[in-house]
Amino acid sequence: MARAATTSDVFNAIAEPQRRDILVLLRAGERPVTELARELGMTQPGASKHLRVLREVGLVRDRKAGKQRLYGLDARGLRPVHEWSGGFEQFWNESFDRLDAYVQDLKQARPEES
Amino acid sequence: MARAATTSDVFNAIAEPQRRDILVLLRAGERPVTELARELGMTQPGASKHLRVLREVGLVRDRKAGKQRLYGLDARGLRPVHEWSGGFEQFWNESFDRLDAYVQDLKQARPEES
DNA sequence: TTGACGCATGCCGATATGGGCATATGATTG
DNA sequence: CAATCATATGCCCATATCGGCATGCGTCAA
Repeated sequence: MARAATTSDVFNAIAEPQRRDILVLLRAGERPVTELARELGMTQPGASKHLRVLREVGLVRDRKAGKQRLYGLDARGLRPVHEWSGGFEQFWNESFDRLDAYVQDLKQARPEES
Repeated sequence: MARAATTSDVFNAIAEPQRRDILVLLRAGERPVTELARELGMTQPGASKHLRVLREVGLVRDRKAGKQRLYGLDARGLRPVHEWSGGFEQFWNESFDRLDAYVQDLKQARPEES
């Protein structure tokens, strides 16, 4: 083995900053590839490749519109991400205190305690 | 160029399934490396490497405890992930017959198809 | 000090990524 | 049909990843 799958996993698809940018941009509405590439400062083949990944994991949909191909957002796949990260919500509010507690314990370092 | 940075980005850190598993496991409390490896069915060096990535992006903290090294969760870094994905919440709740929220906004027309 | 234990690191191999570039494929128009 | 525009693909390169393995380093016990 070498590397885990990438193209079949939403978490991996959004690990790439440019792909996240694409998704954000698509919130404003459908766009043809060329326009996306232009607005994000990437080449057309580059945009197409990222869009392919996003399409394969179901985060975008495309439809033909004459000569063009319009890409649109399908954010449903992001829901698992939101829910997974939400599962840690209680922790990022407590993290400070808990870690502080650890540190306290450490600094005081009482073998008999804890 | 070849590949974007990975070790400096939380999105990339959690793109790896095993690392997500580690984080989930750590919600139950601190653990030494060996135990994590055992519970997740990975080798000790494998666990250490994943933990290193998680540590570098700040998702876990470690503290020495005698011969052992206990890893603990620091979920604060997951908050941006939650917020970013939350920015799409309205999209996965809306009807997806209409690809274009932009159009919806401009002319409050009802979609043609369902 | 020596030995045992716990963990981190280094090295290798296989792989797949992202970017650049050229070109193939598709669709529209004349 | 030919020419043209829009997009997708193929290919190559440089690189970073993950996994396995062996070993280094630090800590504790005897």
